[in-house]
Amino acid sequence: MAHTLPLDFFEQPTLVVARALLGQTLVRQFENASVEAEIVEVEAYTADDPACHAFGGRRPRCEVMFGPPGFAYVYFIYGMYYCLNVVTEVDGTAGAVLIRALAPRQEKGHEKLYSGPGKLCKQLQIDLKFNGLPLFDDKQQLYLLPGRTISDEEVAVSPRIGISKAVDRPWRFYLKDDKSVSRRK
DNA sequence: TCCGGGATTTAA
DNA sequence: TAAATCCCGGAA
Repeated sequence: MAHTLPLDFFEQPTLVVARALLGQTLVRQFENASVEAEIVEVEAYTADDPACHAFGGRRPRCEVMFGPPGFAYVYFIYGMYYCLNVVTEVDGTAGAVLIRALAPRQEKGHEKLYSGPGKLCKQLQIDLKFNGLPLFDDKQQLYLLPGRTISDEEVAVSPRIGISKAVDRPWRFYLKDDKSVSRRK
């Protein structure tokens, strides 16, 4: 796990990690191939956030969010999609960043397949098997590597997508004009 | 045990 | 605007 993102990176306030995840590289190792993609759209969810699964305390589904940072929180939604999150904050405090879109480094022209939290999990075959697994270990089939630095000028901020509570919090961060970013609104 | 909603996506 | 589709959590 030498060159993955360090543990310190994840053990910060969720909003800090969310912004810092833009430009980083997500790697998915398959049996005979691997996919590397740049994170281009994220959303922050915190313990005191009514829109967060962990808002109401520990429950089986969101238990991973309360654990140590740097692990994957994967949940199943709408009967057919999975969503990938990166756990943040110190052990014992809930928090996570939803990965909403990726820019594939290899497959040019296939950006649409990574545009949206449900679609990117489908494309990368990410399901509940990954829930609770570390993202700072390059021996795993899913992990994070340092990518490129993103300047504030490249970043756009907006309210989060698809939620019904705390709808006004500007906790969505994405790269302006990136092909993979899920539009809407 | 039952029921409604959900951090989505697609098509009409 | 609505359907697909099912786990989770709160209510009963």
